[in-house]
Amino acid sequence: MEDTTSRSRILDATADLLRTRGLQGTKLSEVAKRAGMLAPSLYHHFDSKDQLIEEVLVEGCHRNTRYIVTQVEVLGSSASPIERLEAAITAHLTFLLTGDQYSSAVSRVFQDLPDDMKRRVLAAYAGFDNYWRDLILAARQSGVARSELDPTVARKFLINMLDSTAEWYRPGHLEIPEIARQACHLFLHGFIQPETQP
Amino acid sequence: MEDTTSRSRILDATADLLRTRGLQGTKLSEVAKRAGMLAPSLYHHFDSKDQLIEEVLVEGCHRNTRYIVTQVEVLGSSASPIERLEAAITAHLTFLLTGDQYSSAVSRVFQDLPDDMKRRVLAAYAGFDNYWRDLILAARQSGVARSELDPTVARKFLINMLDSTAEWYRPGHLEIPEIARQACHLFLHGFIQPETQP
DNA sequence: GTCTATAATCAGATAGAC
DNA sequence: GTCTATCTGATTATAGAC
Repeated sequence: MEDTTSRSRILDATADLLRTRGLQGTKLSEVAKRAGMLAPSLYHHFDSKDQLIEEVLVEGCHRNTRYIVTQVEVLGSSASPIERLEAAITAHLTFLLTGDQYSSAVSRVFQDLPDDMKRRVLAAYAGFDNYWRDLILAARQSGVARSELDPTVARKFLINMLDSTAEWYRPGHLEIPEIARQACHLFLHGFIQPETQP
Repeated sequence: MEDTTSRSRILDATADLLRTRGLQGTKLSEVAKRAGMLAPSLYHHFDSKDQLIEEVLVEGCHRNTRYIVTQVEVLGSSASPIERLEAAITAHLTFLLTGDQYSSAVSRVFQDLPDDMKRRVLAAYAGFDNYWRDLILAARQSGVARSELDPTVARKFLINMLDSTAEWYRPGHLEIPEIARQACHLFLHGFIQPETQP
């Protein structure tokens, strides 16, 4: 039943270390240890630490986008823009906090990346960012949003608010569905015009 | 007119480097260069890199708290809890984005600190956190807040939302008073009960 | 109080055996 | 594909002259 390759074990270990210890806290010796080998063996699978990390982060962007899109699109064409935003908020929080080490690695280390790598990871991140942009613009164009709010600023506020939960969420305290409910509550009431609230 | 001591120049340089390059990106050689000396001279003023950084971060917590408290308390006793929250949001954003390198260093590097140092900086941060807690509880107890919102979660969402601006704000684009207006708008409408809105 | 010189440490990376 | 042994470079920190 063990079909994990060395390569995938290395990637998994790197994602988890990036998520919990940050960029500089991720040592190749520890990555190797968790993958069941010694540090020089990593170089059979990857050219450098940077290349390994970049692969983890690009994969994290893709997984995160894929999960959110799936959870929103499963609502079908009858869902309102607000219902779609709600689903996206819940999906992002759930995936970030329990689903996947790769996606949480991205929000943890992104701003510490060297410039050229940051640029390439940002290209993978764009799919995620643009999907949120479209969700918010759709809500706005349906007329339910407060007109004074800049949709770009609202998106940045929302995503960073959600990402920050990774810093303070601890299992056993406030549970994820409740955090998601609070986030929807705070953001959507701030975003939606009072007259159009249900 | 130059009354800057070596010590204060070292602290200033460290704060700016922490803010812009993060914890590991802050090299003592660069700190020294900006302070007009070479790296070994730093050890005449500080015992270690960690001790230097800790002093910057503790100072950052204090400055930030002091600025916000001042800007809120200047409103006087006639101000409503919501007006006080509004002033705090604007003050925090302004200080973070233009006022002070020390306070922005804190939000940039806090989560990368070694555990024991994190604990000590957190003690200095508590004054800041508790002041926000009190502002939010006062608003809640005055009856204007939505009762479904957990005040602790709301505080974490708000502070992280505001802190995140340091990652994407660039002078010359959207200006700080406008960002502050958007933040007040989004958070306060999400936080306040519709019936009590002005 | 700052310098030159140097130590000590550590992590990423390479060479080459098996 | 993984190992042992080693190299390289960077960075914190120390010793001691001035």
